[in-house]
Amino acid sequence: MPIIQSLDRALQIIDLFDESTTELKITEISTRMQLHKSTVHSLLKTLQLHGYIDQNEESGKYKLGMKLLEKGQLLLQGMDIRTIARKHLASLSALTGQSTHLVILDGKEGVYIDKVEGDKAAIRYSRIGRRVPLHSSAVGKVLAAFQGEEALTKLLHNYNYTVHTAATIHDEAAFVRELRQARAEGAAYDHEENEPGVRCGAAPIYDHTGAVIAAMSLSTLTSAVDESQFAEYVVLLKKEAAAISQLLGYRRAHG
Amino acid sequence: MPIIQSLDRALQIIDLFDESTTELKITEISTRMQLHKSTVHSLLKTLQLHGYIDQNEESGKYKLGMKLLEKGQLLLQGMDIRTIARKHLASLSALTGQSTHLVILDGKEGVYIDKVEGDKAAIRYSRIGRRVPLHSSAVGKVLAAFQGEEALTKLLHNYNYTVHTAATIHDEAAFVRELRQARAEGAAYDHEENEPGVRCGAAPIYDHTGAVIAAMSLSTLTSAVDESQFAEYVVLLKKEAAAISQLLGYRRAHG
DNA sequence: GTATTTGTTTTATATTATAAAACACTGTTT
DNA sequence: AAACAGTGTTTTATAATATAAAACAAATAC
Repeated sequence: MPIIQSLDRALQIIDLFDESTTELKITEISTRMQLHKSTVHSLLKTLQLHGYIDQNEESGKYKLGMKLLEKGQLLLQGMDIRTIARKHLASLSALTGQSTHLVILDGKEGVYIDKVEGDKAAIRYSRIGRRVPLHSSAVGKVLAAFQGEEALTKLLHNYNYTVHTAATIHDEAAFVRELRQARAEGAAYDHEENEPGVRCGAAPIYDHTGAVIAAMSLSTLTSAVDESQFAEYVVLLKKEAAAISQLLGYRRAHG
Repeated sequence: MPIIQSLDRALQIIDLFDESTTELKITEISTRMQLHKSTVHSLLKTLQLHGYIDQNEESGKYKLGMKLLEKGQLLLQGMDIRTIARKHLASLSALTGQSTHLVILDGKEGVYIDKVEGDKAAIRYSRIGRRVPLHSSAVGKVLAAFQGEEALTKLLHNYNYTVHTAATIHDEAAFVRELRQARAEGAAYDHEENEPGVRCGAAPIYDHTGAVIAAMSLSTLTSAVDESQFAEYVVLLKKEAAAISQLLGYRRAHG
């Protein structure tokens, strides 16, 4: 596959701007790219022509242009959570070797809408489309925990606490306590509450309005992953979930 | 200024993808660009390498990549409304020849935070930083109209309806009626209510949470712009305001 | 079963990107 | 005040590189 050098370099230059505020001098770009500044200049001017780069009129410094924002928003419109989340599920699975899942709320249950299997994962059955109880799964707890009060009240009304394992939470008081914990921590867990030998962690995914629209989870065999490693995995999980939320337009500040 | 042909072409290719055309065949790209498909192929592969283009594994069709979304969201974080709105104010002024303004709410008044003068505009005094009453300006009406009920009640409590011209609305009943109208239409007007001879239109700007955070306006001399032309200007105004909202992450659907 | 799609790879040519050097300008240091 | 060290920009020769023709593989259509 033939790579176009000039285009490749131009896109590398864009990557140098790692924050929205970063402004770069042409000389700094040329040294960091190991290119002569006249070369960089031509590339920048072409990028600028299309709006991918802007120039600060006074200082002459260069920064990212609005075209990226426009195209990004355009892209966001026609996409669903699954498309956006996919690569993050994949990278979390690659990092941990465990299976990851994407789950949304439907009625009083969760529904698996995507999954990526890890190569170390022993459990291999397709979960996509399958339903999962809220009270006995990490994803379910997350989805329930971040509903509004009214919606949660409705959910809990006549809720059926089916027991799956010895550890399954089977009363409202304990479930509500679990949800409070999930909200506080920004994550929920399932310690062999749904299936014997299986431990999961889940984190919320927020959309641009600040609502939790999905949960992302990581499943492990309790026997295969020890406490400290599981804790590390959860850190990664939360990081990936946050990345997805950010892509969906979520920003922490909400009034 | 030397333009890099390959880069320029690559960016043109990205522009081929818009709301209606999300996926394109390589042959279609080559015909529309009037380039040989091998050339297009090289460009696409380089773009793909950086994540600006994705390929549908099955169909082989190409589409925009997630990198645009990432960069776009990155850009959005560190920016304020003014930066984002600037070019839209400018283009509206260019199209109409009239002056445009960007106004935010501060207490019980509006504050001009940006403006672009039109070349046909006769009124030439800087309004940036200046304050404007809510009841006698188009922007003020918009800002008031799209507040929540509580906030609006607070605003109206002990509000001082200063009279500026013969047309100035000076009682709460009439003002509330005006606000209802503004909400219904998605725009508000000022028919010489603030200054004799000056007529303005204003439209709301929404942020990603669905809240109205600013108003954009267009000012005309009643004597210079007739009814039908003014109506056309308002259409453009609403379009530009909507574009800014979209850049801020606003999408119509809100529950 | 042939023909026409699709996307991809290869290869020769000359167009085009490249980088050196000169330029214009600003601000700083002597 | 004058030389200097910074900017970003323009010009120019060279040769490296993008280009497009043609051949390829593989799927779909007729």
